[in-house]
Amino acid sequence: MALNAENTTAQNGGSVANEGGCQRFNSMPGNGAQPKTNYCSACAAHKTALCAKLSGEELAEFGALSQHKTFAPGQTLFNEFDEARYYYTVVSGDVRLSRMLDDGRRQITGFKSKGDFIGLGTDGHFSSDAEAINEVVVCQFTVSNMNHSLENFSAVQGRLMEMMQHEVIALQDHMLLLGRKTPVEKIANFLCERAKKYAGVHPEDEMVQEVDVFLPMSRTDVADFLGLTIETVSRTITKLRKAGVIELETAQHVVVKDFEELSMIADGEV
Amino acid sequence: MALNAENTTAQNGGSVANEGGCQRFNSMPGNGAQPKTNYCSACAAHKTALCAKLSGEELAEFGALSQHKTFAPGQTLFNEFDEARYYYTVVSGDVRLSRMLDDGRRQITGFKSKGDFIGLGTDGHFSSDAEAINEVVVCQFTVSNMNHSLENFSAVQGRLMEMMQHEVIALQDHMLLLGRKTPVEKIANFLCERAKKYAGVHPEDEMVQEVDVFLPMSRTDVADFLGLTIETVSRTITKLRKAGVIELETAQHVVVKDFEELSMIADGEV
DNA sequence: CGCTGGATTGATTACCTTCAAGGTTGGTGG
DNA sequence: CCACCAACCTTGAAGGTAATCAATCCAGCG
Repeated sequence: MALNAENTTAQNGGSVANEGGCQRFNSMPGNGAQPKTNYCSACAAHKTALCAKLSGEELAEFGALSQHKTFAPGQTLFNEFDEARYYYTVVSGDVRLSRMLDDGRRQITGFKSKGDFIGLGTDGHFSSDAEAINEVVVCQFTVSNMNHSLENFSAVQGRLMEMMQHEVIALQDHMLLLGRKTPVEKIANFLCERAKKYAGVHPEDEMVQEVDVFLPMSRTDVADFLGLTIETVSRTITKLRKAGVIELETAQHVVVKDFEELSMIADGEV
Repeated sequence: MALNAENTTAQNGGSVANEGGCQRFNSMPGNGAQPKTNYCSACAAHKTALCAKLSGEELAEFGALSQHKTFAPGQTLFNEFDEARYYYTVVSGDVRLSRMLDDGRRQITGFKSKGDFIGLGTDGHFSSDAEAINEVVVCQFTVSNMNHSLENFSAVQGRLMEMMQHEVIALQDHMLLLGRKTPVEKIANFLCERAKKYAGVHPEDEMVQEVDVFLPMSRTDVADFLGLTIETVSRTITKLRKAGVIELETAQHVVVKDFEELSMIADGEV
């Protein structure tokens, strides 16, 4: 597959990050290729992304090798076994990574959002499916550009190493959850993690009580993430609700009434 | 903790790998520190280890920064949350990595053996417990030596990256197993993986029929690896035995009678 | 307003866990 | 050589829990 340059109207001109040639991809699924609209340093994902430790000229050079791209809800970024041509950093939106058995059973291996890197467990070919849950913007680099950056920017390489370590730890955590936790513990854990990651809850904070947690994914996704059925997910959420630990604003909007309690349940310290 | 030089009788003199000062560690659990007995290139683990891509002087230099150490069956290499001072390559024997809940529930996140690296999901502190299943010899490096090698030997760094990628893929595979596979599929999968890794079975081989699989770990370990109870493990093995897919020479020695069939079961293609 | 997809709730079943009892193996010592 | 013991594995019976099957509810939308 070749990269083919194409003219589009720039959404925002004069960006340093776009110097060095802003190529477009056209023949891909999710073909909403678009120039980056501002400096990488202003990118919503930058602070925690692969490029987090880069700044100034290095960041500009790195940015010139990448480009933003949009995927519609439900759209596929790539499938398992596809040859890995690109890696991605999520700029906005939510992506689910999953793996399937022939008969349709599915395990979601992770949800990726702003700042997260996609392409870690990749050895020439992708090891999972990747789909956009809602509208997703990613920052995309070709594998060769990625390798170039790894060789030339030790800060990128260092950050990648960090991210892989955290990924391994997260996967181990999730193995413990899948193999040994009860449905309540699984749901509680899931909500806690979301609260910590997206609602800025820090466990050491005293008096953390009421937290809004938004779930962009469907109950089916939650079930396939936690190794449960959709019915069990629903029933378990109801159980937590009736216990007063959470409330449901809508199905996707959970209000955690007692984070401390939820956290205890999540860790099996009932 | 300081590295303290100490005299011991060399088991084998004149090794290039021992040049540059063969320091000993003394005050650690599993204190059977010992000089490496031969060139790294002759090490049983070398071909697939972190140092696989090194040779000649580089290998010698790398080897000088490491040393072998022996652990008795059941002995702890380290515990979760311990400050990570060392990384390890398994030279011989089997190590289990596990994670526990407060009430004793345990999930084994992996079995490590010859050539495997221990310390991947480590961010300053270890993310799991590590225990020797049988007598284990490891090649141990301090974190700082490891970092030194990563900076100076791109071959080491490249190999580490490969190993992390494979680790992530293996963990994802195992998540699918834990979350979505039935007990029979789990056991079949486990035996297949063992056959492929330790009995040299390559799936593409035609006529692979009878394979010896040795299980150094207990049924409890298998259960905690697969997210089952020990009884279910036992019953499921019995089921496969009665179906003629495997035979039991002893509890630890399984003879796979029909690898093809076992493999199908493992993948849910019943 | 009715339709549709997703979420919840209900009833039943199957399977795995739990609790409990044998069986086997390997090591020790008389 | 055999008895004894401990650890581990296997097998059995009973019970509980989550899966399955099925119906209802709800929100968004044409």
